[in-house]
Amino acid sequence: MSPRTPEQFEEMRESRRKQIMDAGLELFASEGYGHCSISQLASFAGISKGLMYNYFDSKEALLMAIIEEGMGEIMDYFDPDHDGVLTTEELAGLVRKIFSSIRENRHFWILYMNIVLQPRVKEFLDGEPFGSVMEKFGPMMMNYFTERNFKDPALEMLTFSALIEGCGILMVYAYPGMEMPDDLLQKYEERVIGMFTRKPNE
Amino acid sequence: MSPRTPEQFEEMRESRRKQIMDAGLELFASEGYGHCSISQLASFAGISKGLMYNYFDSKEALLMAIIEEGMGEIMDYFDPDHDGVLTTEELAGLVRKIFSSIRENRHFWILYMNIVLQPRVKEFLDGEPFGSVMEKFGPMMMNYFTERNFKDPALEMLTFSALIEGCGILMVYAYPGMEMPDDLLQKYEERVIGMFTRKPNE
Amino acid sequence: MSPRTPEQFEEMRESRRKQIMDAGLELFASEGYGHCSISQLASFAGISKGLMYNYFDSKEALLMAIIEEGMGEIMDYFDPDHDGVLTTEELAGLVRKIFSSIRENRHFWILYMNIVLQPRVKEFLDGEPFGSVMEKFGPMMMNYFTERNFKDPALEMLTFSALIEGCGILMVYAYPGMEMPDDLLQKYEERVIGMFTRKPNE
Amino acid sequence: MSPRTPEQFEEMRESRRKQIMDAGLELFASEGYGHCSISQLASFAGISKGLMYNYFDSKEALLMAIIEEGMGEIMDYFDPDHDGVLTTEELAGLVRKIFSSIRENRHFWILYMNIVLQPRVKEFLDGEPFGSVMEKFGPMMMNYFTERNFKDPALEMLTFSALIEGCGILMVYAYPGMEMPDDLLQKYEERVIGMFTRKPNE
DNA sequence: CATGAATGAGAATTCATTCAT
DNA sequence: AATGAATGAATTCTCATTCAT
Repeated sequence: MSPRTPEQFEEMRESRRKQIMDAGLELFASEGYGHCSISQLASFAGISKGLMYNYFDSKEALLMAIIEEGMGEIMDYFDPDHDGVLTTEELAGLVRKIFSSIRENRHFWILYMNIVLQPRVKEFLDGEPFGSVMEKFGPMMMNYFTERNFKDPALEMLTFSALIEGCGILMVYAYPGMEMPDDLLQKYEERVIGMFTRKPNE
Repeated sequence: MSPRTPEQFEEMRESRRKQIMDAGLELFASEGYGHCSISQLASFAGISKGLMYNYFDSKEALLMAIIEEGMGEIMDYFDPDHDGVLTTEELAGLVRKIFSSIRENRHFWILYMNIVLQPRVKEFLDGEPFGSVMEKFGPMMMNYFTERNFKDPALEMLTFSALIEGCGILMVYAYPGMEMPDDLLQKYEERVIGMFTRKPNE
Repeated sequence: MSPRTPEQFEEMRESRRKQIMDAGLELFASEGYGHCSISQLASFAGISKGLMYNYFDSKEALLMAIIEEGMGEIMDYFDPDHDGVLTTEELAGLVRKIFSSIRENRHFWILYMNIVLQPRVKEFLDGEPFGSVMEKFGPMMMNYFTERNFKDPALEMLTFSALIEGCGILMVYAYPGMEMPDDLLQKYEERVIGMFTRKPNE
Repeated sequence: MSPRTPEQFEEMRESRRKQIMDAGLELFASEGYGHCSISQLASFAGISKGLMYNYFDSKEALLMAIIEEGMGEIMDYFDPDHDGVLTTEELAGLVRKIFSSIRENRHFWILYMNIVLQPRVKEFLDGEPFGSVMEKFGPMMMNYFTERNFKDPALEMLTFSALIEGCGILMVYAYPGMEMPDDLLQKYEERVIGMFTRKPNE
């Protein structure tokens, strides 16, 4: 009989995995993925160099796992009830969700903004499951704006997206004089919601 | 052979320098700064590895030079007549300038978006000369919105900045269904200008 | 639970040991000793990594144990009655034994051929008990050929050895068009025996 | 103008390449491929660790290059005039060539015998160009023995091959009392030639 | 006895940078 | 100015071995 049960091992692994991912998130976000060595990561996470490879195939695999976890939560909000139709409430919910996520997981967003454009990561995000979610989201938004008589749905969609992404960037790299206190962010959030919510055909 | 004049030398150096920077811009933007080796860069630029060091102190110095050149042009538009006051026309001009730059120098913007958030580069950009320009720009904008009776100048400034930065990111990393034809971009530009231009105290 | 008797324990240990050695033999032979990790071996043997170290001091010790076991049987045939004299029947028996061993333990011979030449293993094989057996075998063969009026005993011995070793290699690494069906091998065996068996002083 | 011409560079590269391969051959043969690190190799070759990678893609690529070079010479002798027919003189020449190669390039043969059986190397040798040469050789030999009325061509071919390969192994790993002075080897060579050369249909 | 998480020394490999020519 | 061979520190990754349970 093994003195530790398989369940115990599984638990250990899960918590270690989380510990490594948390450390990776914080370190990659603050130092930049490219500037962090596995040595640094290991000592920051309080583990040995080799152990990371017990949990992730490579440094890049760790990064992807971090991104995957961070995106997962958000992705659910892009079509909450999976009916392929976006309601006014769902849009507002999405915006609120994104902003609360930005506020609460600043590290993740820094990391996300830092690396999302890098070739390998983009490829990863364009693949399953994120890519397929985003593919459905475009038409859903177009539909949303069309039904509500917005004059130029494509323009609304671009504006909406830019307001979200742009704020993400500014959270991360606020230029001098451009700090973002919580109440300002709150007002920004409401403004964005206000700009794009109408009842259908209103 | 007639010996070359100092002016000819200077010209040659300048054109070589430009050749290297152009290659660096394209390569860094498409492959990612961290994934490009000097070897790659040299062969892409059609020069020897050693020659790069004749023109730039290091790989990072080359990156900074590329960023500096790309930003320089824009920076001039942040306070065109250097009087510390932003007029309605200047704001519109700034927006147009930024968007035309995005359209025309897509490579630069990819690179810019890719690396602007990385710790070392941010430090660089916060220094001279960009930092000092941006330091003046914040107050100028606050002033601009205040004078024109915008209810919440800080919110306007955030919205304005987000619309610019967000569009930049979307140009570079359009998610599926989010392509950006030129006429759409044109309308977006006009919308942004329309949102923030009023006569003072109007 | 009834406590196990020491004999039962011994039996269990012995069967585990064999299980590990069998797995090692097959895996080392097919993948190459250097390319197999203990992890692979453990999972192939259906045991945990740690358990191997309960039975063998190291990966190399396991290899040596495998070789030792494989050689042991053959070694007995190099001087069956331990009288230091090789009879015609004993030589024929030796050849038959070697060939039947090659046929039956192809894995072992692959492994043997793969590693016998590697410095560390050679050293091991030159030590006890194999080295001392082989040291006696050389003079015994010289004697054998001399007594039977072979013109050049050293040449016979070389030829004999080469025919054995060479066939071993060809069994393992038959080059294209050089396959070895059982009946061919049978004839080869008889030919080798025929070439070197004569009555003494005949 | 480059102060070193491309030809000079090419020369330098060629001689360095040879230097590295020579060092690799000697070291791999004496220590075993698996036991040699690139560090060891570099210091043995008198170069820096990194330089090897300027000439070979990997440690394995170096090994393959060494094998390829060593085999190349011999391969030419397997069908000297490329007419697909083996004459008596050609067979004798092949044997002499192989034995002189064994005598002169003992390092290579040690290495060859050491690694030829390892999965990756076997794969390599089964590929172009060696595999295709060997594929032609089998039928050529069968033909050779058939035309000369050897009773069992396949058996002759096996015997012939075993005598060659077996001697190769014994050269490399002579067991105690089985040393191989040059004159013995000479006689062995003649014996092998004698066993297999007859005029056609004789 | 048995497990597999954890270690860490050491391996292969990369690549910015230098330098002789 | 120009070349590319050469360097070596740093990096990623492997894996035999240990050990708490």
